[in-house]
Amino acid sequence: MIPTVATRKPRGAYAKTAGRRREILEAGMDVFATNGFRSGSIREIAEVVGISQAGLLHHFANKNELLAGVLELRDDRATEYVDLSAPASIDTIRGFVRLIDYNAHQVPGLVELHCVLSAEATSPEHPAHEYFVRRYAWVLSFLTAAFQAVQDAGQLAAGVSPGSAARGMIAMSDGLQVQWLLDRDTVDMAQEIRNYLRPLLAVEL
Amino acid sequence: MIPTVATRKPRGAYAKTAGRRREILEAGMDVFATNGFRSGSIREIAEVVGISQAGLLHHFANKNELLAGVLELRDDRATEYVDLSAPASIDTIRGFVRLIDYNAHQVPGLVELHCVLSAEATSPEHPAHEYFVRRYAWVLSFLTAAFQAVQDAGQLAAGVSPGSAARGMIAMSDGLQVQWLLDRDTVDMAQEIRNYLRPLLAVEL
DNA sequence: GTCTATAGAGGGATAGAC
DNA sequence: GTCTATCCCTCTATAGAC
Repeated sequence: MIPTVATRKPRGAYAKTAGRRREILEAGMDVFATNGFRSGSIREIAEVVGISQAGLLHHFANKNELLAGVLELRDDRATEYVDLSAPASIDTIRGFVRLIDYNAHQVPGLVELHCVLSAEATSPEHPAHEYFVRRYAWVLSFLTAAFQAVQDAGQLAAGVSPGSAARGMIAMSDGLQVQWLLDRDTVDMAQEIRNYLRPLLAVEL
Repeated sequence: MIPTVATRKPRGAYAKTAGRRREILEAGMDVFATNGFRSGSIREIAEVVGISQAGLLHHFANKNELLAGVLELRDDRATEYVDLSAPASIDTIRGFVRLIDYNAHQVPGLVELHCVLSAEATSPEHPAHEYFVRRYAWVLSFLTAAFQAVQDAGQLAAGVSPGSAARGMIAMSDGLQVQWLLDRDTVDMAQEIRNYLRPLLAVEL
């Protein structure tokens, strides 16, 4: 979701390599989602892909670089689904709710990955710490702008601050992920988010 | 917070051992809070306590048992602060908010521990998985009863379901922990929780 | 109760053959 | 691009001395 300065290699000349890289990143997402970054091993990722551990390290210099690749891929995925260039409005918030629903039903591994990595990356020494600090700041400002627009349109409930509504919506999303991962049949993340938003908005979602 | 069936050893006869166990559990809380259970090592915990790793394993048969002890200690801590026998009411919710504030300012390590462990324990194979499933179910029913009492007293906003309010409050608490751990100076967890509750309640907190 | 020593598994990274 | 082999590290757990 954060615009990153990706140093992409030319696609045409290294088609096979690009495909392998992609396979490795997909496997990395799965393994890190289940075991976290620190406990997830590149050996296991290599096994999923079907190559040796040394073979994997031909594509990524080390484990940290692989993590960076996984986070970048994750951002690409989210960006495909959300229109970042559209003006901030109630539709931004609607899009966010749709994204949550989409993630839960179509790419649950992404939810797992975010939940586990964001938690372990709260430690300042974690290689993804800075990434998550920047990412949360960015999403917060993105959503705050949306709630600000809603307020400007006279559709935000009295006494609600756009910044607090944005922070609350992010917290609600993250927190619901834990409960959903613990009990996927009972928890409906998108519905709970709508329940959160209803008292804050003067319009229906 | 969950009432557990603790098998305590008699205190008088093994005073020194009980003290050591306690030291180990405190150190374990810190190390698991920073590195998680899977990456946190009993070696490091032993180092913090100032004994050898084999010395530590005299007090806990293995790493899983140490984790169980840490979780039990954590529950004891929380239970000291919340009155579980009081009838469910708006005061239950007030107590919960106070607990959040207390944790953030007095025992930040506990917040870290919960955040990291609950995330990695979403994996069904994690040794604390069942613990967290039970714990969340318990807290949910506890808080739902409180919101139900609030509704019975005519103090819950129209259209709000007690169960959804309870689940939302838990999610909000968990999610705010991530943001707070990433940026402790900017985020005020208790205040944001109050912001969440304000539109749901007909009374002031 | 605590130690040293060690077994045995698994981790990341590198060297060098093909 | 991928492999095998290897180095060196860290980890949990156990055995046995004190």
